[in-house]
Amino acid sequence: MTPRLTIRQLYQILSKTYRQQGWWPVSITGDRQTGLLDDRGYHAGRYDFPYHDDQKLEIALGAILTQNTNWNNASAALHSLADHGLFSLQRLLDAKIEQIALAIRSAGYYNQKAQTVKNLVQFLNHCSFEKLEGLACQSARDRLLDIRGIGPETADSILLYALKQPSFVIDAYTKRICFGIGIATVSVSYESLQRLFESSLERDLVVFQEYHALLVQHGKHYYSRKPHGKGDEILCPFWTSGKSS
DNA sequence: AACCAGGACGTGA
DNA sequence: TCACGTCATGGT
Repeated sequence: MTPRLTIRQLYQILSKTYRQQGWWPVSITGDRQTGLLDDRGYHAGRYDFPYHDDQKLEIALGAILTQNTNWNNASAALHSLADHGLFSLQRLLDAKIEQIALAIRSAGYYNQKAQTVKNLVQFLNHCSFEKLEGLACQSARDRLLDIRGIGPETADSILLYALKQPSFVIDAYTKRICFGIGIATVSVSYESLQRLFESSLERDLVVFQEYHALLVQHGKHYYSRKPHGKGDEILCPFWTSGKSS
């Protein structure tokens, strides 16, 4: 049960193994002409890129749409929203749930997610991004968690990537990887694993953003729910499967 | 052709 | 608190 790596060591290895991730992608409202975003909306190191409200909204919508869903399907739903002329706070406020559901069909769980999107925009209508950014990180988090359909991971994703507040995002890959290297149990709670990461790292926005994205990147390769491991031991020097040595 | 994906919520122990 | 069922499309 002795950990093979610390949280800090894992970050060092991941950032050496993979290229800079540049999350969160902003591909609909992204301003590609500036050259700060690539063709899929990922920024190349511009962590301080000042987002407009519609870009923050895109990130928040993406965070909802990708819940338990691969990014391809979520991204298609974002484009579909734009194609249906629903890609703005006001249009989403005016739209019926059924219209939204139809537009985001490709993301799956479209009825639930349409309701969550509605809840989000109604919240944003009386509590703007600007107000939200004026709050302390923990208060803003609580406000987001009050929105039905937005749980801890979605709230933290919005905080970290749209509002640029250092709140560490925990996801299924993060849990599996931490279990794999022996620093957490399989059933570790969201909050406790988050506390572990946040207490092991400097509270740094860039580190938090990159680390989570790197964990997802690494998880996609080696920590799929059904272990399928592409036996590449150079890219993955700290193999998975919690078998004790 | 099953299985999986960048979760959240309601319910009943 | 926790274990489990439900929600659903599209790629492999």
